[in-house]
Amino acid sequence: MSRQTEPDSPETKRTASSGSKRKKVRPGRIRERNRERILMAAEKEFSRNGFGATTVQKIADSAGLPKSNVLYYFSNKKRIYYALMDDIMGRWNEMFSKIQPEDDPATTLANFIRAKVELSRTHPLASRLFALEIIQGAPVLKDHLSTTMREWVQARAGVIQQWIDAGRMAPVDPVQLILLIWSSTQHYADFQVQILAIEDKREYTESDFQHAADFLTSVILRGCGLAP
Amino acid sequence: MSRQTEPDSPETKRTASSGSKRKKVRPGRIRERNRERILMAAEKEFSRNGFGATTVQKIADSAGLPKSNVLYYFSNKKRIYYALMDDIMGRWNEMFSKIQPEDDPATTLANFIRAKVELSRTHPLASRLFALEIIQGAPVLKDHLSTTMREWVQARAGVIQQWIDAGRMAPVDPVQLILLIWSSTQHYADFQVQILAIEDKREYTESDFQHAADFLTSVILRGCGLAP
DNA sequence: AAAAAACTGGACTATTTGGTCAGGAAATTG
DNA sequence: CAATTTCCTGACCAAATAGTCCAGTTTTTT
Repeated sequence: MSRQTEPDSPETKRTASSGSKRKKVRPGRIRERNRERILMAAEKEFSRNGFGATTVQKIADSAGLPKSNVLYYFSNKKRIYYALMDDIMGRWNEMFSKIQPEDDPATTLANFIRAKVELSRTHPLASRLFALEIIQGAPVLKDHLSTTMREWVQARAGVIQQWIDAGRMAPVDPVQLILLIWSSTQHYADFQVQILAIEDKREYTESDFQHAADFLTSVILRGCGLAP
Repeated sequence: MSRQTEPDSPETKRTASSGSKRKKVRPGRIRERNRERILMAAEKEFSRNGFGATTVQKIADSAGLPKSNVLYYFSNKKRIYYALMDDIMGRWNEMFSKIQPEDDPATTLANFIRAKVELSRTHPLASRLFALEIIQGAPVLKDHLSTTMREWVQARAGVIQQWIDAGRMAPVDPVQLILLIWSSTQHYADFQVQILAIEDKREYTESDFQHAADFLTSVILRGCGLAP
């Protein structure tokens, strides 16, 4: 019966910050700290092994807490996963500012590319976890994709289209352009091992990201007719 | 003890085509057909759930064979996984032809992009399975990445560098360029759900791939100074 | 047609796993 | 301080899983 291998939809999750039912909950620094520990540990384990292959015990070990304690904070494995997805989507949502038709195309796109590369650098685990979720059919995020994220992309695509109509950049499919930036930047986090192996390195350096961002900016901007 | 969640290295795998020890093995159509069935089923299951969360039983069901039969062909779950990886890498290896300094940069890159998009279209499961493996740290393929694939990329990068030196295209980092093409094309298979959700579609059509390939070719070629 | 080899499938097992629970420790409150 | 609420945990369990075993069946070879 409880044979699900992928989490199903998040019904009654509670992000703790919005502790609804409880009476007087003053967060309590220990509580908050443990919750954070668990989530960090879970991000690590889930992103390394995927949801199905990650055991609660491993998360607990990695967080330095007994398993029962983990299950005290999050009533079951899925809830941990949902909480993580929530965090990730929230972070991304607030990361990229709105764009306006008046903005300069080149600057705006360049900023976007840099911000996204930066995100791959600072949050590689989250990036990989997101990728795993999507590749496996987005059992949890499917809804989010077709609402929030869809609107996010369409809004930006609209502005890009206006730039094109005004002759301020080459006529390229705006949605495709966003996807291109998305994929090429995400790649640095997700396929890290492959890139390191190909470049014969042990780990990324600061300048690798700089270099990557420069490369992407230059090629994509030129590709959009935004540079000589 | 047998607590591995990720497969470890393939020691004594046998690709069946090179049945080494057996005496007189005339493949036998049933044997070959079943093996193929199992691998197809496994590709489906592994790419949907990852290695750890996929059960041998599910593979068996999906292949329409009893579990014991699956384990007769492949002595354990890891062997199935290795065999799949082997197939995938083999297919990719032979897919892309060598390139020569005399070749035309624009045509060659365009062909490469098209071939890679086509691969995403015809073998989405394999693409996702590969992605899962890499994202999770390439426990099985790590070695392959730093040998075969590394050489593959470096060889191509060398030719691209020659094109640049000869002033036949803009001076962009050749390795980064290959990575860009790799990631942006692979993306169509791996993040299918995300793309479909954003574009509000149920499934890809033939022309979506055509469109994607056109877009990528135009932007990347222009980005390399290979188009007006 | 007999012998050998290849294959099939049900029954079984040792281990692992997610999750429960009852009771104890700490903190908070009156 | 005592009462009450909140927080924590070891022991436990039912379900699931990878892999074994072997008796029987089918196919191939002699």
